[in-house]
Amino acid sequence: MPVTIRDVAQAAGVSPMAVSKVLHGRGRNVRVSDESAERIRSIAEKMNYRANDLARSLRTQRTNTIAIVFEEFERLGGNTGYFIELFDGVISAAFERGFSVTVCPKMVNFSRNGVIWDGRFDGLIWCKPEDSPTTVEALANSVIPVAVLHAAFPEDLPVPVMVCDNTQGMDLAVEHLTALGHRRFSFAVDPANAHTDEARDRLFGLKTALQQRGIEFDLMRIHNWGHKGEGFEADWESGKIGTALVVYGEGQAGEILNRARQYGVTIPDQLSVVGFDSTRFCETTTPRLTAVRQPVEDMARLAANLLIDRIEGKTVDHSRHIFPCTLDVRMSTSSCPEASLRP
Amino acid sequence: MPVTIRDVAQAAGVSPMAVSKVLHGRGRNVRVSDESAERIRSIAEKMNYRANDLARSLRTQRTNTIAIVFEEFERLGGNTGYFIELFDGVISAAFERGFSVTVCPKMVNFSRNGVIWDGRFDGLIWCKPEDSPTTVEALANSVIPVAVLHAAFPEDLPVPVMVCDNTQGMDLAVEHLTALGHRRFSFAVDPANAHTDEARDRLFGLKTALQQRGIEFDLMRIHNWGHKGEGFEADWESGKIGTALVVYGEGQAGEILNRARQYGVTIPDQLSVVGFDSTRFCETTTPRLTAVRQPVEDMARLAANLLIDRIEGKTVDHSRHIFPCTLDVRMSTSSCPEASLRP
DNA sequence: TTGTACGCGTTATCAA
DNA sequence: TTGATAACGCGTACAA
Repeated sequence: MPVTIRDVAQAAGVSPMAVSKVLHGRGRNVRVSDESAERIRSIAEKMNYRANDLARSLRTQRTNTIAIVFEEFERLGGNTGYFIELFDGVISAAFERGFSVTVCPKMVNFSRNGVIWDGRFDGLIWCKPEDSPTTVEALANSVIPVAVLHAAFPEDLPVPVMVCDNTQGMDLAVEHLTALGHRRFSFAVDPANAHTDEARDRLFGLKTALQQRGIEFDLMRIHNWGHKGEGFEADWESGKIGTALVVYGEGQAGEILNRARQYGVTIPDQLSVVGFDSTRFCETTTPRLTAVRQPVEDMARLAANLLIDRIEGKTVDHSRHIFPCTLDVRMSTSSCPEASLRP
Repeated sequence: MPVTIRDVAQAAGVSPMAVSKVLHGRGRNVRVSDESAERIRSIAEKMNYRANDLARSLRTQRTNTIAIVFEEFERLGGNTGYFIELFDGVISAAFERGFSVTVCPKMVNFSRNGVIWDGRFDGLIWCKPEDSPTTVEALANSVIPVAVLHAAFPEDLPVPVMVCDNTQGMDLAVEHLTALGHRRFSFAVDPANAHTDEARDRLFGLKTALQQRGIEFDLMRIHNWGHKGEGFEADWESGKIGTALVVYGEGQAGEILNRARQYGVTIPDQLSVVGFDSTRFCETTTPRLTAVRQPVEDMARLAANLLIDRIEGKTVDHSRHIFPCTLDVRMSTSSCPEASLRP
């Protein structure tokens, strides 16, 4: 049914290569006369010829398509804006450079010896890979270029890695809160993230930032609550929670805001809350959530650009790109209620 | 570099077809003994063989990938949540059925005689096509199945079409506003959308809803403002704007909220505003925007499912699916300031 | 300019 | 039953 290059060639009385040359500019040393070229073009148009990209890609080994692998996504809108920013960054870079972007469900796995490869993608962006020997080996043996977003683990990976500066981001949060008079800090994380390197980094950043300001951090104030904040009430009742609460992620932070309100705790009057990952989601919480912002879109754009550089053989980058965070101050933080009592 | 099916065949001392049969179950009347099968499997594993999907797709004419075409998108996050919901709907349906989803930049055009087709997609979802003879012809002549989202124009298209019920949606808005005491209604639309069928439908819906309630609609109150609300001040000053303003889209509505505030007009006390397309964006405006919601995600999911049904040869659907709207009441609407004055 | 082979998995046909 | 061989899908590299 579809018209092939051979159909056009036959109709024009020339070879397939002549058509390929005229229509697609292929064939280094193929010459076609102007008259033939015109005839070919006209006939191709008349026959409504479209090149089959599959056949071309099979031959050239280039698809001009990159994949995004993100194990956590089923829904983009879900409850945070993280993936949106990520996707915006990737497609803006990819489109500019003539690449399409595929989101596919099966790429979440990788073969025992490397990243899965099936010919459909020139490269892939792997978001938040888990820290395991398998991951490291998969990256090392990948047959296609890979760029990684948010691999907090420290191994030297043979790929470009974009991460944000969790320590510096936490310092911003602490600076903001101490300026508001807070001295007793809590840190909350949910089970799914409690043992990630990112959580470790953020907790470490919190401790360091406090230490640098001469403030002690009480280990009792690490709260392993559920993703929906389960456990908040008990800790609040027992007085374990400080006046400032830093939460690992924006999703959990939002849930904690709700839970606190339902329990009669007024935010920010009684408790200041800072989340991590400031996206549009933080605009939708009550009160709106003060949060540390990672430049996710920039990170994603760089990831895509480095990946495509590699695909096009321009540069090979295996470095770790560290992005500074910023702080979006919203309505969930205010002066420490105890500050006025302090001498 | 990549290992092919022939490499495995040679290493196992069998034919490529034997490998294809064992590894992929192809070849109707090919039989392979258990011992050979085991050897093939083991060798393939050892050689880290991966099938090339391009070659397979070229042969089978199936890619298990669908495309999304959306002329307006460069940024998903942009200023509204529309595309997010759309994408969530599509990927949830597609993934469930083993399809990948590609967002590509070049599909915004179509050939003179049909939807562009390059072999990479089994079908495509076309969002908000413009109403033109070319569009209709392209759909009629498409070589791959197409499903359309939001083709407000009334032609009988040879594809499944998902639309929302603009008339009923507008009725919800009017019901809400009249219950609040409003009697003088304005309608705003920006130049980019002023001449679309959707704008026509919504304006018609507004007029009808008012008429049914015995309220007159003054044609002077159709406001062709800029996308950023340019023109609002002049019309406000001249008293042309009613007490209730219905806006074609959420983006323009958000801009109008800002502009009104800057001009000293208090929303909703002095003016109630209702937008169309209620997404998370409406949660981020000041005040939060009351808006008519289209079930975009449901529409997208159905579009994907109907498309895949068609691809798989299950059913052929050419009907127009009309989805009812709902109204999300937020903070941009309140009692009519004139209502108390009325006898 | 043209012919031939190639990229790689699969279909269809044929042989033991 | 067990399998091999040839041809195909379609655009392109390279030699002639």
